[in-house]
Amino acid sequence: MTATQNAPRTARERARAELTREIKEGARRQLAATGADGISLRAVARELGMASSALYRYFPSRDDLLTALIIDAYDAIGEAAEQAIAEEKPDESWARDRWVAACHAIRGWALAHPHEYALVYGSPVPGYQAPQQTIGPAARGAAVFGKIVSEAFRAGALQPPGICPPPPESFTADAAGLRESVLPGVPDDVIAVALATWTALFGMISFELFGQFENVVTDRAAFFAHAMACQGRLAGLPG
Amino acid sequence: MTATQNAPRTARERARAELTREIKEGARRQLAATGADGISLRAVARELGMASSALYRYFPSRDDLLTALIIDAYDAIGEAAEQAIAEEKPDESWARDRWVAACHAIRGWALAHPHEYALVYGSPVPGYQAPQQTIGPAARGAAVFGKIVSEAFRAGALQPPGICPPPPESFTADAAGLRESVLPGVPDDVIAVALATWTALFGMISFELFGQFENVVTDRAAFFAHAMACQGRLAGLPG
DNA sequence: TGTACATCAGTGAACGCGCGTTCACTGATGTAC
DNA sequence: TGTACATCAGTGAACGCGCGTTCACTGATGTAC
Repeated sequence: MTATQNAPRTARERARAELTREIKEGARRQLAATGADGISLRAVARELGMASSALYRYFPSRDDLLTALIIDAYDAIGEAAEQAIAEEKPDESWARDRWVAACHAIRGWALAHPHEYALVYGSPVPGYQAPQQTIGPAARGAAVFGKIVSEAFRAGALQPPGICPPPPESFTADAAGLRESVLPGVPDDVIAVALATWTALFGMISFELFGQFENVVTDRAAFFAHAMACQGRLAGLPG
Repeated sequence: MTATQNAPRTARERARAELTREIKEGARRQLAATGADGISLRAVARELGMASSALYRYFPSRDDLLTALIIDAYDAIGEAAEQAIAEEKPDESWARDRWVAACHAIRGWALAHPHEYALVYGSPVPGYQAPQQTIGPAARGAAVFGKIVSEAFRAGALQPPGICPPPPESFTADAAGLRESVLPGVPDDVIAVALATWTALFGMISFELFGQFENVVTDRAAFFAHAMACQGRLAGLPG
């Protein structure tokens, strides 16, 4: 058990890690060019100058390669959000600033990687069943948002406008689950609104990315900022 | 120019209209089974018991068939929303009821036709460029929402909670466009929030349909109702 | 340090499949006189 | 009402393409003694 436990040691292991990365990069290029359905092992192999059968030494099937891309995408989104809130310093508009920063970080990543975004937040890939592995990374971004809300709540800084009706009774158990995983100490009604706000964030990004703002919204960054400010207020984030 | 102007008259015309419909139905079944990329002219032809080349008498290419499906889907969503608000009668919670009814109608249609919903509001089909024809039907649902908001505004019934910052200056021209097409007489700030609310509706439906509420929300209908009530209040809809 | 063996990476041919689209054709339906 | 011609629907074979996956193989890398 040394510090380099997970680092590849032998030449073989190093080459394997590098090729695994290159295969995923090739697949991501395919994804960007032709969408998830267009990702072809043969094309990736061609790009890498190797036999298509060689890829089976790295990914047992096309679906496993897709799974790897999905996990990477979730991870990248989560990391972007984490970095965005790490930069902010506590002051009176702390919570709102963090929320806005996280929103812009996620939108920025999505605009830079539209097909990878679509892979995780767009229509499910037909015939592909997301395995359990993808659940953890999927929660990483949500954890950032949960941190913003729960820390604001614990600091007594949350100012919900009180325009929402109470959440349905059937939400109680779900709220308990969310409280345990990403929103520690936060009451049900705040959790319900927070989840709606979180959902609205991706609704906005998807609308923009999937073309629904075509001929409707010109300055999408500014409109996004405005809409997210509204949603943040709805969730009670001060600032 | 008789009343039956658009109705098929000759046997040939009637057969053509019927087969066109059957081809689209077959394609919709394909869509439901394997997603947009899985729609294959050959498979549709097989299902209909005809030669694949025969379909070219009805649709000049696979993309034109896709376009027809997209137009039908937009139309169906718009019609569902229109019917939902037609049933409501004016009273003190008129606007809120209409909004909630329209939301549920659209969600209901989406749940019943998930792949058709994904075709229009999910990730764009790679390599497919939506032609101009799809713009009109796309606005049909938005027109319903616009009607709800603008009629409420003109009746002086809109009660915005005043928690949103003013919309960005760059939104002025977009607001003017929306005012002319779907939100007559409504001021910029109301339009901005209304558009964000409209976007949140589809964000919620997409999250549910695309699996983001898996292991998170159990009673999705109830949560949806709650979230849409919040969003309606944010837009100032009374009730 | 050297040798013998085991493990692994990568090859190239093959299997079986489905796809969109074109084209020359046959036969049915519609129309003008 | 009947005939001659034009229009259209549908056929089936073909073109050229790409795909995921398997398999027996060669040669390189790693390891135990």
